[in-house]
Amino acid sequence: MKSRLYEKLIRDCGLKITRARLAVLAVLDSATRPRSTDSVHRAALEMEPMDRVTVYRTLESFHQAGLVERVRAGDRTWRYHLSLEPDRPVHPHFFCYCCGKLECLPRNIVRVDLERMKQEYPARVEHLQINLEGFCPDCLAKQDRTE
Amino acid sequence: MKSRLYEKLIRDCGLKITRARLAVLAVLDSATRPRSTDSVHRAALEMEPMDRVTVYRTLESFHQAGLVERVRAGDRTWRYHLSLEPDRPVHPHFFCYCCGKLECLPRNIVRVDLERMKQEYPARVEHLQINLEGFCPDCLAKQDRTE
DNA sequence: ATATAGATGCAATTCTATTGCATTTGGAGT
DNA sequence: ACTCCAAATGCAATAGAATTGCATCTATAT
Repeated sequence: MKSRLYEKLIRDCGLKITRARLAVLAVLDSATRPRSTDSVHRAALEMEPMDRVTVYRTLESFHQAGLVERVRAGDRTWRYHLSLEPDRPVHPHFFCYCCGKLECLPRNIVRVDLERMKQEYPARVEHLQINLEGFCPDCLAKQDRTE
Repeated sequence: MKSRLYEKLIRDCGLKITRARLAVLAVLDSATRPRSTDSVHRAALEMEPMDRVTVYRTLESFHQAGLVERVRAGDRTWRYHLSLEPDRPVHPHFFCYCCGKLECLPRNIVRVDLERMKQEYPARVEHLQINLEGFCPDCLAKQDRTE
């Protein structure tokens, strides 16, 4: 049971420790990829009854505090995942048109030249959203089989 | 008047030539950055009365046909711009949190290693969405002045 | 000139996300 | 352990973008 760790993470955000937040955090921690609000809600309900809006607000608070990363993928929804692991700060994602899945990609696939950026367009860059989109290996395989 | 060119472009998409489509295309052609559906609609109305839905469908058709690129930026809207110029196929964009503007960035700021991608995650990549987000030079300057 | 597949307008609907407000609760201070 | 209040929650309503259904109109192939 990692609830001690979760409590610490929530406290460090300056937020109160509630059962809803613990549940949401547990869901995010067990996820292998960014999850939509809806998907987090459904999973969290297994542990704790809570409103959809609470999930929205919880994820937003976590995001504000820097605890979770918020990703905009191919569809119209936000997805969230824990940004705990210091070894993968920003990394690209792959969105599958076929199954709607969003996968994390290794960091080294994309290189952003912030030095050149500063010269060409001197903005203050706060976030990177790098998405490759198309058909994931699983869906390609299924397609082959049915054709 | 470029309407001959526009007619050809529309015809090459396999679509019928209508006044609404010509107007939308003219708007896109005059734009220096990706524009939201709403913004395209407002501008196109100066030339030709048309429904909001027609703009949605027109842009969607153009996108399907590969005539325009569809970009998902920091907010919840789609933006479109002509992908005519062959010298800038895919390029990154910058979204300003402050003024909501979306700028095109030079291509060479980001390098995607598709070779490595193929090894690490053998998907079929159809599109790239690369957005840097933060505060644009204009808004930074304004902020300095008022502080 | 005519027929018809495709395009349009309008209303209704879907899908996410956000806001307002009354109620409940975590946890700091005693 | 008790009290209190800012913060968190639930529920209903609302916002905003995009999509769909359907009747009507029109570009264009013949």
